[in-house]
Order: sequence, then structure tokens, then C-alpha cells
Amino acid sequence: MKRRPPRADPYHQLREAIVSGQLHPNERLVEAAIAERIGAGRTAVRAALVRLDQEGLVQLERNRGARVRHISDGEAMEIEEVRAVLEGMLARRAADRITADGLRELRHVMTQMREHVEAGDSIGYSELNATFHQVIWTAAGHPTASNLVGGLKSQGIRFQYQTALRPGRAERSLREHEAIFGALKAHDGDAAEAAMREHLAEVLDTLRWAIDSQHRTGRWLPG
Amino acid sequence: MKRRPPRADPYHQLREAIVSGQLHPNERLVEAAIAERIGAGRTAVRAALVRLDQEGLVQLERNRGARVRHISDGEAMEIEEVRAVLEGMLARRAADRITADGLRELRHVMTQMREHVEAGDSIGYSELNATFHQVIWTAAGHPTASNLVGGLKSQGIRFQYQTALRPGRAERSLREHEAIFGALKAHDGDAAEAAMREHLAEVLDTLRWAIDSQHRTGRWLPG
DNA sequence: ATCCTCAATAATGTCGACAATTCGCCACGG
DNA sequence: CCGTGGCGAATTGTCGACATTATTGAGGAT
Repeated sequence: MKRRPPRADPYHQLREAIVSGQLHPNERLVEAAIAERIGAGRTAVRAALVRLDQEGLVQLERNRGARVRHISDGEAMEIEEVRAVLEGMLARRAADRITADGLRELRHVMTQMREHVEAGDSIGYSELNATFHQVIWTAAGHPTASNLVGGLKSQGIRFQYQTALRPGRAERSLREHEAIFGALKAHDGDAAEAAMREHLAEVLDTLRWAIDSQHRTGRWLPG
Repeated sequence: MKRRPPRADPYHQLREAIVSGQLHPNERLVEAAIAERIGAGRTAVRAALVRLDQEGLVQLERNRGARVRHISDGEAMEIEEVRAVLEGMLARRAADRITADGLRELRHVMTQMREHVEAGDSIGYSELNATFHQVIWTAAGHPTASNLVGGLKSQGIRFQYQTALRPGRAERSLREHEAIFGALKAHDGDAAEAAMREHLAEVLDTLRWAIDSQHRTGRWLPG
């Protein structure tokens, strides 16, 4: 009866469950339960929790176990601010270094994005969005900065606040991405950084809207 | 000043040993040996190594153990670039938010820095330097960014490359810090960010010099 | 001399057991 | 009614033992 998925890296599995929202903020993570759930030993789960704690996705208190870290409204905005600064820098570098292949890949992602927007598929769009940015990170050739932004909990934020629900956001976002693409294609570093900053300023604004929205519709937990 | 209670925590002890250069890049870290050395169990050491791996200070290879991660020349420069961007942002925020107490503390640190420079104590100066920047991070009130820059391996870089050995660097650094202080005192965000960026650009330049210097004096390990 | 095999060694990865700690619950007393 | 103190279950922290995996070195064949 023990159905055990044999190959399961607890770290990646837990991480995915957290950023995708399957595990809710402040939810308790009991080692034994997780071990059973994903078919791994308690040792491996423990190691994964330590990593996630260091990464900031999980809060680890001595003798008290682990919880999914709750990201406050303020912290969510802080994260987006940092992301704006770092991605701005990456966009600038990418403008200088992006290859024809990179541009082709970006173009491909963007056509897909357009399709998903027209189909009203905001989830698929969100994933493509992530891909778009990742392509830019790769083109920038700056592993240190890429790892930092990649490690940011910004994916979880999108889920926690449902920023995609803002009316008209997708279309606008699409235009912003087109602007970024244009600057990269022209190898114009200044323009690329500016476009990226503007894009992420819009994201930050949408985040503010989502926070307000949550407050208006009534929440019990303070930010 | 932080009073450090005798810290038996393997994580902090290892971290300190690495950034201070007591453990050399690529040096192997054998769990049992470390456990013996600092009087802890292998379990605790293991957890510490996982954290340090996630942090980037240690390289952990499956079934092959842990090594002190070697920071290549290119990566060292990448780290300083990221630091410049983030600390620039923090300086801007700090200019708006710094209190009279914060300014007083900065002034105090600076007078000490002057004394150490005149006494030719570059090690003490380096520590004060770190303090100076930390005060600014605190004043900025931006935990997310502060934790990121704090987690950067930039402390270790100073040791690895001996950037303080460059002739005249200390005096120049002192003047740069004074410029930053002036901007903060005037609550001028633009000026603060600019001064901080300029300062860190100089640091980056010194780093380039140190790398060149190492290459000229002959090294066997490629960057 | 060089390459290959294979045992010996050393270190890591994993598991189970047990001690230590926290937390919920309930009886008790003011 | 409310605070208080102490069981008891649940959970984490730690240790030792053992399996697994890399590495080293000697010896032999070509």
C-alpha cells in the first residue's frame, strides 16, 4: 500500500508547493508528515527545510518547527523594488550582449504571450512572463544577479496577491514587454533599463492595487 | 557594538572562518573533522554546510562532500556590481529616512575611521568600513535589500584580494565616505545614491587593480 | 612505462531510536 | 470566572550505526 514516488527531491517539491500556493502562508510544516507525503526520509526533508529557511521561503524556529513564511504587504513591495533594481541592471547588460538566438527566443515567447492574452489564459500568460524574464537574465550573462532575482520570492507574490486579476493588466503588460524587446533588439542599454524599470514600476503599482483590493474586500489577517 | 556571546553554533563559526580567510578557497570541509574541531555533532555541522551552500559560501557536491567555494575574478566583480546597485538604492532611501541618531552614529564611525587611517591600521579600518555601511542599511529601513547585500560574499572578497593594500586607497576611501555622509546629512537622495555608486565604482576599480596585481605577481590557479 | 582491475580506505547519505522541548488540555484553587 | 500549574501527546533535535559511494594505491598484464 505504500505508494512511494521514488525520485522526489524534497527541496524542489516543497519549493514548488509553496510558490504555487498549495501550501498556505503560516501553514505548519511537520517533518514526519512531509516525509510520508512525498516519500522521503525525515533527514532529507530536514535538509530541505534548512535550505528553504535560508532562502526565506520558510520560517524555522528552534524546537518549534517550520512554517511557510508569510510575506507581508510591505515585504512584498520591498521584494518588487529590489527586483526592479536588479532586473534593470540585467536588462541593460542584456542589451549589449544578447545574440540573434536570444532575440529569436524572446520573439517566440512574445507571440505565445499574445495568444494567451487573447485567449484570456492569465495563468499560462504568467508562466510565459516568467520565461520572458529568464531569457533576459540568461542573455545578460550575470549569474550572480540572476541567482539573486531568481531566489526572490516574487513568484509566490503573484499567486498570493493575484495581481493578474486587475482589469486590463495583461494587455498593458504585453505592451511593456514589447517595449523591452524593442530596446534589446536595438542594443540600447539605457532604453532597456528604462523600459524594464517602467514595467516593474507598473507591476509594483498593480501590487499596491491588489493589496488595497484585499483590504477593501475584508481580510482578517493584518498585513 | 555587537557583543558576541560565545557562539558554539557551527554555522556562524564556519561562516566566520571562511570570510576571514582561515579556511582557504577549495579547501575540503570534512564533516567529522569539523565536528571534532568545534565540538559539535556531525548533524549540526551538516545543517550548517547546507545553509552555507545555499548562501554560496560553500560548494556541496553529492557524495563528494563540501569545499570552500572559490570565488573567481569574474564573480568577484559581479558581486561588487550587484552591491553597487543595491547599496545605491539603500543610500537613496536612507537619505530620506535617516534620523539624528543615525547621523550621530555615522559621524562617530567616521571619526574612528580617520584615526585608524592615520594610524595605518587597515584591518581596523576595514571593519569600521563594514560598520559604516551597515548603519546606512539600517537607516534605509529595507530589510529585504539589506539581507541580500549582507548575504553577498563581499566580505570574503576583501580578504581574498587584499584590496586594502592599494597605495593611497584608505585616504581616498575616507573622502568618499565623507561625501556619502554629507549627502545623507542633507537628506538628498539623488546625491546619496550617486556618492554611494561612485564609492563602489572606486571599490570595483581597486578590485580590478588587485586582480591584475595578482596576475602580475604570478599565480598558478586561473581565475 | 602505461593502463587496467580491484581491493582497501575514507567520507558521505540515510535510517531508526531516543532525549528534549513545546503545546494543548484539564483539573484545581482563588 | 479567570489565572495557574502540571500531566501527556506531538514534534523536533541529536546521536550512533550502517549502507552507499568516491578515491586511492598496489599489483599485474600488455
